[in-house]
Amino acid sequence: MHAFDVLGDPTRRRILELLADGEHSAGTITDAIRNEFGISQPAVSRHLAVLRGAGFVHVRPEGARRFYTLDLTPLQSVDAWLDRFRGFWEHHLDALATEITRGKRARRTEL
Amino acid sequence: MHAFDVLGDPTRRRILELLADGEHSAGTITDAIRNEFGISQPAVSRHLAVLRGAGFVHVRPEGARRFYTLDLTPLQSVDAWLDRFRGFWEHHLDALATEITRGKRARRTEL
DNA sequence: TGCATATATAATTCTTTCGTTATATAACTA
DNA sequence: TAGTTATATAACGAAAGAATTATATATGCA
Repeated sequence: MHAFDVLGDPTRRRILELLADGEHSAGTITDAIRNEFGISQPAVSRHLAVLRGAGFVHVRPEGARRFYTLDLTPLQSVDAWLDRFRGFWEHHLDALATEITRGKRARRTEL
Repeated sequence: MHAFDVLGDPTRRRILELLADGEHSAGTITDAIRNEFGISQPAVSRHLAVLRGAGFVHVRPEGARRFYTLDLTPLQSVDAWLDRFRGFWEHHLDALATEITRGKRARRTEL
């Protein structure tokens, strides 16, 4: 499943947001998501499975618990895809940022 | 339809890439996409309708033609959502080095 | 006027995705 | 060992997405 497809689901985006402030157990995530979205434990578990399958998270088992952490790689891929458009809205930045932007664009066109 | 859902489809991502180098008619886009993805004219037209509906593009009619251009707003929303994670891979770098890093990543990342 | 071109919409079908309930698996605990 | 907790998987139904063919709506032109 492509990174953008994974991010298409609001539940999964919310899980990633939760993980942005550090490691959480499946149970903690499940409680939070059940609370906000009103879906079942298996539904949350499937979303976690999708995130695992697409490499968005790592799991660390500890006894019966599974602790989830972010893996930033797919998010960085998404960010990299956006690079080609970012130039269009960075025009209004201050002089230094503009120089940097110009440099970045130049490097990109070296390809 | 949420911006991320729109971007979940590779055909639509490709259309946006095509529009990144400027305005194109529906016909030009259709030819390019048909060529790369082997789908029909109505299929491309529906993708354009989705992009329109989600605000990713603007249309300028000229006679029987429709000329499409990018509207960056939804892409900026996506970029803004990523901001909360970007800190994790830019945290240890100063602004300039970060830009350079992003440029390098863009060059070696295939999406 | 009448046909061709450019593009969009309709109807339909197929596939995928997401949810549900029920159940399996593994690890704690009394 | 038996019961409880933590999490995942199975089976299935409903809804959404994307493709197709056929057709509609303009516009352009001989």
